[in-house]
Amino acid sequence: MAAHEVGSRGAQTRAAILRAARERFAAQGYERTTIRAVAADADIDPSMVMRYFGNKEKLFDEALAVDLRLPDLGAVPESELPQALVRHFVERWEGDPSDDALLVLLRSAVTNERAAQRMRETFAGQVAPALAAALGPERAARVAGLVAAQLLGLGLARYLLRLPGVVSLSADAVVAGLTPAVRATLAESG
Amino acid sequence: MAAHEVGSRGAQTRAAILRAARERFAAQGYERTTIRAVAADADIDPSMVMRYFGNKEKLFDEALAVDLRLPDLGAVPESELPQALVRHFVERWEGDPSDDALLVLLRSAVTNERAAQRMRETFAGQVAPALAAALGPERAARVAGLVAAQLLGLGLARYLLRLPGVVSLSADAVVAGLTPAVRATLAESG
DNA sequence: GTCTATAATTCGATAGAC
DNA sequence: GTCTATCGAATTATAGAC
Repeated sequence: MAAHEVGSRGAQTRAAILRAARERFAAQGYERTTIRAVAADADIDPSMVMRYFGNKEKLFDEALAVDLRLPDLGAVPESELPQALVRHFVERWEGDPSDDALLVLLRSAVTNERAAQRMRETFAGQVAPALAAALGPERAARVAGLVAAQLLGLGLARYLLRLPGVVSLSADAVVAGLTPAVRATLAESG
Repeated sequence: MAAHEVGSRGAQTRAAILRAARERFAAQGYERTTIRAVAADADIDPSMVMRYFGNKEKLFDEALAVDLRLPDLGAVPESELPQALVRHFVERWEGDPSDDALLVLLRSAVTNERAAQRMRETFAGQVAPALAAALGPERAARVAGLVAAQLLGLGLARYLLRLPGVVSLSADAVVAGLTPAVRATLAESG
């Protein structure tokens, strides 16, 4: 066995730690998540977490990396843009809410300024450009904030707060209910 | 001086503690807020907090009490309902974001299940009935969740995450931008 | 009512054996 | 690479003097 083989136990251990950390951060936020608990979830010793990630903050930083995987919205007709946006986020969250980096980020960003900064960067770097490809930079700049507020508000109410009136809806009903709202916001931008 | 006079130093101290606690909880959430910091803000000894409130959790419970002060929406024409709703929440938050129990509740509810429960109770007990007075119980039940998601999404993006595209808008622009979205959601309920 | 002192935990981080 | 042991710091909460 070579010393640096791909998929070595070290790399697997590191991935297992990161996976456990994402789940803990997503479920409890930064402060309540302890390195000890992450280590227990990953079935390793707490000192291993320190060895692989240095400290709790650096582990947090890696757990916050989010790729929204937005499609090319420039290829979507504007009439279908609202539904495409809402559906993308709903499907993304519906997949595995407990292990989604976006939910980690959302939950953490509310009480942690570092995570809030990452959230701002994520939207500035991924949502705003995707909207600009569909609407042009001027219109996108005017509506990106309010559209983000609506999409994040959905995630907040359905997956974090679990408001009954939102949880009780099917995924399709959520898409159907929120699409007209996003459409109205986009229409405002002329 | 009578033993139980109104506005005694005890009552004032208690109120000062609760005020300081709301600010700390609103700014930092439950976990990062320490009794020591609350006591320092209120210029009293940490043990006084324990004396008046028993423990940190009970202090938290009192800080979470929220009166949304919603007007009687039954008296508002349906055409003006969306703007009245959005404006009420914006003005409420714009007033003094650092000392608003609703922001305390929102920030805390994301990482604290007890606070999340209080948030669900607050919306079930105040927003849902107000909407029912305007739309009737059936329509209100269908849209209350999505309307709440939009209003909370605004508070989240503007006051907690501070997304640039939302922070840069004036209060009037926020009302103008979000009102059509709420209107579209209400229209869906037929 | 207010304060000092401290008990009892919990956690992040380090040192070092193997 | 993995583990044991422990340090040092911070916090909630209590006991009790004044």
